[in-house]
Amino acid sequence: MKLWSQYFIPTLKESPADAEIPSHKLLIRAGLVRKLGGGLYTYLPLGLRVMQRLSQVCREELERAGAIELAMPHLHPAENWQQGPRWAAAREIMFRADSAGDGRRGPREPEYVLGPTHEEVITPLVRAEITSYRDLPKNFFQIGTKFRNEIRPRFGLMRAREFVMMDAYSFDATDEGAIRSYHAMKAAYEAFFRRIGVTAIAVEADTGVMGGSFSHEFMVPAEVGDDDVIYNEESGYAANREKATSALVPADLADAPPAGAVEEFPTPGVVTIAALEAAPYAVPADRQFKTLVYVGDGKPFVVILRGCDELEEAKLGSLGFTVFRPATAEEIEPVLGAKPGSLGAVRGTIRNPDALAGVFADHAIRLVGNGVTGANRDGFHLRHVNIGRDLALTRFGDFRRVRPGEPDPKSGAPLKVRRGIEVGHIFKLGTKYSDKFGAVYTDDQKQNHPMVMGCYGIGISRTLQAVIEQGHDADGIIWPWAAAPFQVLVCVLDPQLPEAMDLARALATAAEQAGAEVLIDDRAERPGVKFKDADLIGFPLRLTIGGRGLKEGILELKWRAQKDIIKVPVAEAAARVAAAVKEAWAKA
RNA sequence: CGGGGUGUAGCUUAGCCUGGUAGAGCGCCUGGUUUGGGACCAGGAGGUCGCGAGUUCGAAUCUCGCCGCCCCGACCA
Repeated sequence: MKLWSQYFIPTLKESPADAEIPSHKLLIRAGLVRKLGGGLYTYLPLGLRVMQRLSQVCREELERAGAIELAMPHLHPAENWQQGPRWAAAREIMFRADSAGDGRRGPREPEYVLGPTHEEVITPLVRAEITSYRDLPKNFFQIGTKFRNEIRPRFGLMRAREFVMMDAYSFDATDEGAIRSYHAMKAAYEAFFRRIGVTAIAVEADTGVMGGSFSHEFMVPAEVGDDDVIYNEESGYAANREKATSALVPADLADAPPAGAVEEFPTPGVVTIAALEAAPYAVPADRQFKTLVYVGDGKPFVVILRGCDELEEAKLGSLGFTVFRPATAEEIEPVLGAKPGSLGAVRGTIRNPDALAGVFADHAIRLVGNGVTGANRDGFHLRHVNIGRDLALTRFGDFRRVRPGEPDPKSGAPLKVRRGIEVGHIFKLGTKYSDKFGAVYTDDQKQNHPMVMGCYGIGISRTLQAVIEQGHDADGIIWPWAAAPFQVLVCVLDPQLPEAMDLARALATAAEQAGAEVLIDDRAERPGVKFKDADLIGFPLRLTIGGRGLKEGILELKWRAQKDIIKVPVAEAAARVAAAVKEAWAKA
């Protein structure tokens, strides 16, 4: 048990000016964290206690799933990353750490980086230490600080530059084994979030820079989330916006009978879909081809969508480029022959087709029969364009952004969208890293094979904030039992009375023996201050001992999540408290 | 990095437009009164007005530059 007067809980009446969302304000007001700089936070004692609780529950569930804890350095030789498969893509988010004191200034390449994640460390380790199928599968995890130079840190712990993450890495002999490991981790995640009282749903996700074959994100539904979840409750479909698809292609008009030969017509000054939709052209957006140019690994490529659709940029990841970005007008003109606004991909109109890394078309353009597209000549467009006959396509793919209301790919029911906070992510990686680092094992036929990997992350510090975002009211935080910094607060209104403090200690002991952690508010403050602080911090169970009640032989028991106050005779109090604690653990 | 905001005591802020003594609330310290939902009275400490130039007799206030922080976008646990 701890005495409040001896502890350190700096609460605030007012929200700091730089906090915007409820959970961020409460983190600071309740004395859980303080900001050092952008995206950098000190965990105060109360905040640290919550972090430790979350970490411990996470640890228990992972160990139950067979994972093994270790701890890797936070400082990585840059060499590990340079040898890995994603140096080009990952270096932007990594903090460089160059050795100090040797008199050299600013080496071209960093000597060390601060680890944003640990594939580049664990894979060489496993390569060196595990060589036989007999030693597989293995799944290693750690809980520790990660560093990412986020372009824009946001909302307190929600997106920080330094944060606490659980990261795990599985190594299997076979693809089936890797899928088993993946599902074991998915189940462990579900158990973790359930135990700490957080509603998190698994949604299909894009693999992003990680690479790999499939992936789920664990999302906490919240208005302040960074991500859009596309879902339908009935069918159970749920996917991150970056991954979401819809069953939108009822008819395939790729080879529709041409309405005529391709024909150029002047469109002076028309550089937008909307302008072509307007009079005098009157071409509906869903009959236009939108032609976008990107640069992938240094080479331009073209993406074609319906005029009415938006590109979901993350989906370009499926094309296999390490890095890509929108092309500039200067890069586009020499290759296609026109400025943006008159671009197209009709055969014969592209000035320098050999310079292109490909022409990729979204499936939905199949809905466009005789369409209109740019002529690759400024101020001109083409009509009667047929996909099969006229477009110089490399291949089709899924590149468009799904819109709410479109049919679910599973059931055809309308898709919905809601915001979510990504608190966890699991990837089936395949052999991307084991190939690169040579992590192979020998099977019982003396044959060598690359290990099949998975990687898994839970943002512990972000989860802390998600818990608050999901559990608060106008008065403050409402901690789930298993996540609370202390489960029980004994609020002593008259700490100068020895019998009040004696009773408080006795009840605290009883609660501790039942398995709770207890804080005693022994401060010489007025009752109002104590109650406000208790509600602000949100201890799940509050016992109130006052001089007035003591005379009548009663004290009060109150759950933070409930309105009513339960009066308990002092003689029964210890037993009632112990029972309440046990009941709370049973329900948690 | 692009767009928008903002920076005055530990916290929340007024003052800035229209240049002339830096003000309040909370918190803190002292004394007293109070004591079941952020008490009251009296006294007190606490400020390079983000930093640097410039304009001016005089700059928190006007001008320029820089920096920090917040919000929107791309990125992520």
